[in-house]
Amino acid sequence: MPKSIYETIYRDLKEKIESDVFAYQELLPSENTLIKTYNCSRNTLRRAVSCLVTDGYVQTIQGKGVRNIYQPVSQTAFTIGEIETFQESAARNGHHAITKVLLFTEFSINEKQSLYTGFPEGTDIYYIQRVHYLDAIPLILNHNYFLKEAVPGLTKEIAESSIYQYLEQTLHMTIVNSKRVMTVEKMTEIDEKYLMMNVQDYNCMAVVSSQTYNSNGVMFEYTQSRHRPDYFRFYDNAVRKTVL
Amino acid sequence: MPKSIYETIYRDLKEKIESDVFAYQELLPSENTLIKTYNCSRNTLRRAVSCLVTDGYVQTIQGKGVRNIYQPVSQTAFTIGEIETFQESAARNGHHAITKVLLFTEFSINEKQSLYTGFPEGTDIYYIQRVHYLDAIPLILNHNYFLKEAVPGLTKEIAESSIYQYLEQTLHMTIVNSKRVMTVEKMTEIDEKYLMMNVQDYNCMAVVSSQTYNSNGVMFEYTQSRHRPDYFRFYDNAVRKTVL
DNA sequence: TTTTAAAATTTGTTTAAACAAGTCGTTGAC
DNA sequence: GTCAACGACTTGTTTAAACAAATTTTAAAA
Repeated sequence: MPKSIYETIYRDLKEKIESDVFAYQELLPSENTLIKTYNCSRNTLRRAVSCLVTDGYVQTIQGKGVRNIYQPVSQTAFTIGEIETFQESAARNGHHAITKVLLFTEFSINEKQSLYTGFPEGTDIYYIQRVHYLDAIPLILNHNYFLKEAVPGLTKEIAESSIYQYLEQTLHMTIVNSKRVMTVEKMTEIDEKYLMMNVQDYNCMAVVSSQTYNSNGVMFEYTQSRHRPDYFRFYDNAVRKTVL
Repeated sequence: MPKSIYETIYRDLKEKIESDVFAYQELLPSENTLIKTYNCSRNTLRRAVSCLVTDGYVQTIQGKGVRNIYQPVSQTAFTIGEIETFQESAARNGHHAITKVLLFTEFSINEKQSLYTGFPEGTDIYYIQRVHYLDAIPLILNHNYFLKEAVPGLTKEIAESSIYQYLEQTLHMTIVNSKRVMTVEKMTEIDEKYLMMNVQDYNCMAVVSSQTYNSNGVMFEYTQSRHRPDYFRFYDNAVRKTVL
């Protein structure tokens, strides 16, 4: 349920763009026209449009208008781009997702772990290893580090379904921000074992390391996601800043 | 030279955050305080802050304030994130960059190429193969497809230095938007030959495919960048949208 | 017809104001 | 002492208005 006007307009325009109401490379109606259409102020409309710019859906050209540059992408298997759960992504792409918990334990962060997780030494953590299956194919091996005090009552059963659903719906925690680093790493024995990559002749994994913050500005999760390379896609849209 | 007020404020705050004027996890001065500091309107200040949010530098918390969540990253070798040229990135990370042109030719896009480049069939193109060296180590193998009519007068000599510098400073073209897809692909013979990856035991490459638009909304470039996996890092900051 | 200049239209920036909503400390009632 | 209510302070949303800058259209002049 969109609570704000600009968000409602943003979604409506986005839907129109995706459903080809505006053709690729075509100019959208002008601000003045859209203001009348949505019966809103100029600022509110411009805010909605600027969200579309961030998404890479349109491009504004001063003096000319707003150009539609959206082109649908072929959704081959698992694609990431925004913050979304494995279940959300699977549902969006029309697939069936299953999660298996390999390990559910807890410990305190040591010096070495502190360096790559970003948690201070001595922090109490839930450590979880999980495999995500998409349509019965093991795709992702996840190493989750959850801040214990921020995620009270986490159990193996919850980890089997969806941790984020538990965080948001039961603990009413809002996830806001996620810093991610994408790298390519050598395949490990654990990767091979659980993702059955031995039959393939890849010897690398696509690795996404992320630090996630909740609405209080607390980093409550560090996760390393190790993806089967042949099913991995990472989308991004960058807007160039004027250099100095 | 920043031309707008919000951009000036944005850069000043960013610099202050990077130089530890505000501590990690600390709240920045409130809007009202910063308005007086910069002698600007609330909207202008909020615009500057929202840029910092997009960068993952701060997080706003309604009713509380703006929290600094910036943590410096270890700049190991070549890292990408924004739209910037190889030269810019190298300079930013304090390295010496060299580019070697392997192939400079032109042709028309055929049906197969149209599918992955996004250029319409029959489009006239400059096709360039280049190797980027960082401190004498070959890191990136680039396949550039430039729209011929948008990049008149492109020569092999320009490709040796910096094509983007030519575009921006000579042709006065402004680069605005870049859609990118990150994947992991099998190493090819060309990769091995020019990046000397045979001595390593990786058999994959980090591949970034990008479509770049200029300020007229014209897609003028498709590029496939094939990165040595051991030197590749891709940074991203995602802000979660409220789910429906 | 071509060129030039002005006007209209478009997006970009900035200010001001009002109200909403969330957080926190204080005050008062119990 | 405990709890609730209030007020102060914080960020979030929306509207309105004015001017700037870039592009297109129109009209006039050559």
